[in-house]
Amino acid sequence: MDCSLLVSAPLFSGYGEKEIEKILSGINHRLRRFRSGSLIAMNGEKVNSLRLVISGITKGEMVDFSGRIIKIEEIPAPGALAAAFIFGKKNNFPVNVIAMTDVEILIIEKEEFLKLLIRHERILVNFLEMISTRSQFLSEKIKFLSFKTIKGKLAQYFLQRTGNKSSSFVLDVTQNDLADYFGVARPSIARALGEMEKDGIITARGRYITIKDGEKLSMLTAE
Amino acid sequence: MDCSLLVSAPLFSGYGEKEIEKILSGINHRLRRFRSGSLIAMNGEKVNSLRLVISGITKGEMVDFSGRIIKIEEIPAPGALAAAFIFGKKNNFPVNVIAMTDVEILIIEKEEFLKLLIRHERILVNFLEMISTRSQFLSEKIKFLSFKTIKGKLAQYFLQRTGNKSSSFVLDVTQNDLADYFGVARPSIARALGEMEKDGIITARGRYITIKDGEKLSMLTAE
DNA sequence: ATGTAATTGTAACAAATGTTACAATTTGCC
DNA sequence: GGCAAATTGTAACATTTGTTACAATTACAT
Repeated sequence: MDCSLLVSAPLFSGYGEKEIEKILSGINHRLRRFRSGSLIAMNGEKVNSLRLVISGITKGEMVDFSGRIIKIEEIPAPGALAAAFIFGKKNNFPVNVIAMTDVEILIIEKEEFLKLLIRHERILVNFLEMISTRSQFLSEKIKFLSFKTIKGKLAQYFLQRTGNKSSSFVLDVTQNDLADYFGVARPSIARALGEMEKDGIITARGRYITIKDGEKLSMLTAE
Repeated sequence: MDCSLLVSAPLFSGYGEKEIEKILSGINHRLRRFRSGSLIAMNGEKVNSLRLVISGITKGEMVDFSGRIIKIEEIPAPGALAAAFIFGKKNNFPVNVIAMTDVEILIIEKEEFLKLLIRHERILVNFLEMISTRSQFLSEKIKFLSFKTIKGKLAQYFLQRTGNKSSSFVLDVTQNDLADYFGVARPSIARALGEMEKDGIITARGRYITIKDGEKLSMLTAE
């Protein structure tokens, strides 16, 4: 098996190609190939193995109760599928996983994977970091979703960059990206920015943002 | 040290009191006591150890940019403080942790904790389950926050119980609980229920809910 | 530089939700 | 049973956000 693609996988971070080859030779694993468009895992299916995307791009799709398909997430190589579901209390895929391109998946059964974790401290730490960091990402996202007003979300977003002092910066994302991330409509972002400018809190020239009144901006994060 | 309180800790699930005692004797650890009201950990402080709440109740508080204090979460014994921050990419406490009662905290440094994980497979699996399950909980929460309408959240909530078929059930939470969980105002919950009843989708007599039209209910989860 | 696509600004109107207040009902307790 | 507290139902009105549409501006490729 070709391990050159695995050196960039977070799980094997810190190992060289030869080492990975040796490590894998010590445990059971298998490689499966999926044609573009085919089903890699089905919603509800038991998760009792680690599945690493070696090459290609996968996506998770939810089928809601009315039969509509909603794309949840894209997981390109080198990523792991449903890593939190191997050891979590719920052990079923929460989504359908579909190959968006031709895809190679490395599969290691849970028991074998445990051996790997115990034998190789570095892999253990890598895996702990992967699922912990995911958790942190989700927490962060919830923080933004919890701000009830759009101005509140924007204020939080700006203040995270600058740390409460007046300053200028350039947004590195489009209003559309922000709208998606916050779960709101794009024109609402533009309107909120406009009102914040009218209130003397910021100036916004395209993506160039200047904080004029850090105090007032902070107030918006209240509630 | 008294290990009787640890047998109910998720991390030591499956071990008896004597075993836990023996396990702990093999690694460095320490116990700290905090008076009610005192600061256990400060926002920004490095997280380089596992901290288990042995007895008492702690809370996490965020100080927002305008200086207001927001209570984030209560962690009673037997729970872990900031478990996702030991191995995650960010290694700083995201909140101030305060003792709400007199509290005992068991502290195990990261390196020692790693030894524990490697030596005792059961503890490893327990810890993986803890942080994975937390991740699942956060995902679930995001799902609800992502439904833009309150009726959508309610529909999702109901359908999760019943699985799309007409049926009756009794809510085990108050409207207030639901409102908090969804991040909306309480009267809005009541109004949404009223409108869903008016539309012939459900009947709601207090907490007794009957799904009259599973199709229409499913439709509400769209968008 | 020039044309096309992407992004941003703006407006009018609709829809959803928040806020506040209070009445009706239920629950738990004695 | 009867009381107090908690919960639920409801209404009027304010506020926020969504929706749709289009103009203005910017970014990008050729």
